[in-house]
Amino acid sequence: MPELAEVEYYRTRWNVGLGQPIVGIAVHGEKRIFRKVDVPALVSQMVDAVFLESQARGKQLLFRFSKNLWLGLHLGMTGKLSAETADYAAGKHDHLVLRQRDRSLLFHDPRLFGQIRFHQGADAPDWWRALPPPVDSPEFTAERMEQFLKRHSKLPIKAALLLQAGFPGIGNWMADEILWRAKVHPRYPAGRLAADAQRRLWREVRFVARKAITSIGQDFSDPPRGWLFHERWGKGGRCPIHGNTLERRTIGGRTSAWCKTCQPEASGARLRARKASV
DNA sequence: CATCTTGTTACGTT
DNA sequence: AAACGTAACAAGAT
Repeated sequence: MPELAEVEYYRTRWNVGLGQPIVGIAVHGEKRIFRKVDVPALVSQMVDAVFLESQARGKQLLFRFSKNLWLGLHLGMTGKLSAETADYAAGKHDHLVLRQRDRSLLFHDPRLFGQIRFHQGADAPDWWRALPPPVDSPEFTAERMEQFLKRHSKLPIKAALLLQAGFPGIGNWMADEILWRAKVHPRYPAGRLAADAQRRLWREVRFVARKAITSIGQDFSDPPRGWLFHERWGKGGRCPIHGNTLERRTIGGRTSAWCKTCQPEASGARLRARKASV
């Protein structure tokens, strides 16, 4: 599931354990989600570490512990975090279990596209500090977005929105939502957007991200009625404005859904200069 | 049984 | 060198 709002929601699932030490740990350390981790070091060091803080940035999560320990998590497609009972029996897909006196903090991921990182140091790890500015931050300016799109000018705008270096936290459904609201066709070349289309895109990136965080991110409730979100899952979804069946095609390697009327092929184009009258 | 999936990355090509 | 498209990863749902 996780795009930035779902990631934010899962981040808070572990909050109940803040301020408490880890008393034990269980891992499926041979799985690919541990490929960047020194597993024995993680297992031995984490014991007695106190869980101090959590942060989310786009789809990335960082958990800080005492003893200068940090745990980075990426949820992939199917990762989830939860807090379970202290004696919870870890199942096949529960790859990381942090035991505290009163609960177990769980990382569950059946499809194994997720990733765990382990870092020791006074400061947050380099990969974390190198992350691009969040789309809802003041640093995510229209100019910055324009520069990014220019660097990927031939890429379909849908594919560009999925690049985490430019739009951290945006995933497939959010990208479709943004394009539908901005009235831009998903296949339009990223670097050819007219100024007004680009302005709408920038605004909708921020709007969709913020709204998703206040609905899904808080309590996993659905985004407001009238969003494309509610129509894009099954076949036969309809445009909330026009009621016509949504178009569906693979763009940028993922299924895209859009409204032919809201987002015609030429949407995004610079308005043709009026021909001088004869 | 075949096909689909809300993510990323390695790899080959342009 | 950088940008781009595609296959691959793995497992569950339809």
